[in-house]
Amino acid sequence: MAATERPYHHGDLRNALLAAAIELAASGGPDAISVRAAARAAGVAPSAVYRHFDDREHLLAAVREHAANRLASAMRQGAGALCATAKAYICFAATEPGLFRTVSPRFAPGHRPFQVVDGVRLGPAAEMAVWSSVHGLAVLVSDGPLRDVPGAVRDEAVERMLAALRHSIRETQWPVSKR
Amino acid sequence: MAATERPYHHGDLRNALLAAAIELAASGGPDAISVRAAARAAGVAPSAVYRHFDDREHLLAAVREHAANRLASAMRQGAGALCATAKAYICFAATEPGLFRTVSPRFAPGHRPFQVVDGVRLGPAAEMAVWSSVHGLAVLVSDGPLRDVPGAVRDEAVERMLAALRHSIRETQWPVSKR
DNA sequence: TGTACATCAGTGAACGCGCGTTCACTGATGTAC
DNA sequence: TGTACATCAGTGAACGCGCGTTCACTGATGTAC
Repeated sequence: MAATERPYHHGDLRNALLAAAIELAASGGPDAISVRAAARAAGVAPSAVYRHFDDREHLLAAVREHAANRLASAMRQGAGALCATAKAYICFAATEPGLFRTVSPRFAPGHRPFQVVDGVRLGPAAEMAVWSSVHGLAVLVSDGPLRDVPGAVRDEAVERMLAALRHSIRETQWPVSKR
Repeated sequence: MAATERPYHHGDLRNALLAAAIELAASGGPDAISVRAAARAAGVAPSAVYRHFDDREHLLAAVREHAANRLASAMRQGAGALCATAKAYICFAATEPGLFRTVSPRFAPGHRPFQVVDGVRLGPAAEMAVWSSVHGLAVLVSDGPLRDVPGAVRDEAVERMLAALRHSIRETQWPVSKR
């Protein structure tokens, strides 16, 4: 059988649909994911999608999971070092804004990327401060008003911001507030 | 004429539509703004909208402007003090997540809420670090995974984060990178 | 090894939805004489 | 003060669009005998 004239059975449609949906999210964010567009991209009838995903929401969830894995694995390269991990986070946001927008408002519950930093388990306020700082920079450079800031300024900002936080955390222990 | 049986001419339809659109954005974010929904809420035919707004995009822009003004005026109460301004920013995001999501990815070009802090004009990297930190916290508590963090922890995080940045900025001047 | 048949993974037509936008229209208002 | 008429701000029907989802169907595959 000639492999070029697509057979009736796709063989790997689930993955093809997922790849198509990831592509859609990458270029247009989560709202760009649609059952019909994914089917179109995979060269298949819209109804075929329902053999592999319950509904649009499940397709979206699969994309979100993929994006979360990509981000997590990039951060893992940083091996727990704050600066490297943070830069990986920001780099992902800058180079994959669509995927970042897909995953970031819906991180899995319990997902805590900066719970342990430089080998130290942070207190809640410190953890929050670190995550916020990094996340804010990621958002502003990927989606937002700092899209066009020169790379040098961005790097300068990351490094100084993290240095300030690290210094402050080491100095004062950032105790949990009992207020 | 009885004021209760709505007359043919609305009288203040532009404002009514804008208010309706603001309401839509407040409860569902920017994507919830639609010409038809705004018209419906104002009790008017969809086509009437076009007497007052060129198209959906202009309606959205008007909402964005309103939200930007609300945010700016809240921040102005802080009178240039970093902590108060930052808290106003975060408070707006937490109490009006829909409006915050409407305005934040599309701040007017040149909008720089943290250019001057505590009476000092910041360098680009310092400005970016401050904005990022505050914005990140705002996003994470309004949209994101830190939605349910207790208020005390949130406040603790803001204050310590800002203290760390302020200290670092004062100590080292945060020069512009020439790298 | 060959054949009947169950199962699987697609098709394609159709449904109802809400949307943005256009268009010819009409009721109300206000202005000029 | 009264009336003709231009202008304004609405109506309502219609257009085409893409969407999610369902349904009866059919072609391909693989398994049991």
